Amino acid sequence: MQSETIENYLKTIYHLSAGNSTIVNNKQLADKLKVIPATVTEAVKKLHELKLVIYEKSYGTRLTSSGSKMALNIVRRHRIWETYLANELGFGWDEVHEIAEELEHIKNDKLIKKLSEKLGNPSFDPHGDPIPDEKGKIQKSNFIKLSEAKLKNSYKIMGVTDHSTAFLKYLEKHQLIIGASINIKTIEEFDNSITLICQKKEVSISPKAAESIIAETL
Amino acid sequence: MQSETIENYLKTIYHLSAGNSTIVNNKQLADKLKVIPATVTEAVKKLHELKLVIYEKSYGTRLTSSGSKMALNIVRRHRIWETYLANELGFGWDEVHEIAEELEHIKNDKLIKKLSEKLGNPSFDPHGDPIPDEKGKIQKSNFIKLSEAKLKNSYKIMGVTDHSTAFLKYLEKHQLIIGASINIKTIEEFDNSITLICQKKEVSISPKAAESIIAETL
DNA sequence: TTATTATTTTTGGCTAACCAAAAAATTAAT
DNA sequence: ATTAATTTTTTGGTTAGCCAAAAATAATAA
Repeated sequence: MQSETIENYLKTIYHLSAGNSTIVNNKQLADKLKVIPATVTEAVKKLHELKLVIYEKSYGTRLTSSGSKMALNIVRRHRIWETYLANELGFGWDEVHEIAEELEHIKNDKLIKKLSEKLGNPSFDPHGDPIPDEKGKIQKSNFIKLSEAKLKNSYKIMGVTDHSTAFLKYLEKHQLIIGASINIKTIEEFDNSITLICQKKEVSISPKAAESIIAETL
Repeated sequence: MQSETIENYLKTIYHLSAGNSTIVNNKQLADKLKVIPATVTEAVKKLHELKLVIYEKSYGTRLTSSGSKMALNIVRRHRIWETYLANELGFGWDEVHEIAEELEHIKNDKLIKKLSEKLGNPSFDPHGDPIPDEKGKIQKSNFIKLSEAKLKNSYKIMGVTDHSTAFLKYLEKHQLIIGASINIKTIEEFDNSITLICQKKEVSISPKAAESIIAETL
């Protein structure tokens, strides 16, 4: 098996199993990897041979510890590159994912180390997603996208992932300031729009906006 | 044909034909690409179909103008990355080639543009090799490696490609200072060692040293 | 529990890129 | 101009990664 193929499978399994080695099935993988399930069957068999996953016929697949280690490393490379592209080269956050999908496959530990150092060895990318360290250790954060916020909880607005002027104007208009504390009042059932209290005022924001706001759980 | 395969063939043909569309033969290509000649035969036929090269049976292959354009672009990407790795990330000049071999295949014009800008849009890499611009135009330089120097000619020492302390000490000992003007007195037939006049003193240097010194033709 | 639906696996087939060995063509040497 | 050496091409075969369609299995609903 080609190393890039392996990496793409492991990474996808990792994401689908949400880090906690939940079993993933072939259809999920096929959808994400844009291949048909038959192809996945073949692949996971080979990955099982390589002891990177445990594949049980007609049941599902999960990462072994060495598969997980490898997946974590790919995630690290991906997020370091994304952060680098955004912070050092001035790419928009919407552009970096696609480029990082390619860059993540360049396996040169020293390169990732240098990039990481230049960035100050961050533990989180601008999305708020954690960057695994060299050993694969993930620092768990209390950062979330506002779209994942829970009713009644309090948060502090920490940043945004959309830097368009349109969005920044939107925030200004609604008086959503970075650093402000907020409390979730309602989450609409039918469209997931959120009503929150910010600086004593009640503000309602769209799900799209909530998706672009990073907040810290208080 | 896979784009990476195409790129590797075009780049290799470009280098072997020294930029001036000299005909290259299959064995040369096979050697450089680490495949057997039969594989090259197959490949150049396909590249001919794609109108990227002109392949004449049992005779040889040369780039078409669109093939050449593509090759120049790959060379550009390679050298931009090399320069970036060396100048911005602090890699040694001996390390960058290998990494750039992978990075050069990431096709994202904006990425190369940003890297180039950050470097001040250089026309030459630290080797003294020219970096083609976006349109493929190459600025021809009067920089050479001292190992390519010609008898009786005068040069100015512009830099080195080996930054080891051992080499820098060697230069110091022989009083070869950056910026100094030199004149080539003799080039030994049997071992290519060079005797030159520098600051009125006669200095003899090894071919290995000459390989690491960049000089400007005066 | 049987039928229906969905998922998974098997089977047969394809293409790209490679190699080994044989055959053909070219080039060099006597 | 023949022979010898080299290079090139052809032929047959391999592996990785993919797909389509059929068969097997599992899950869901009636």
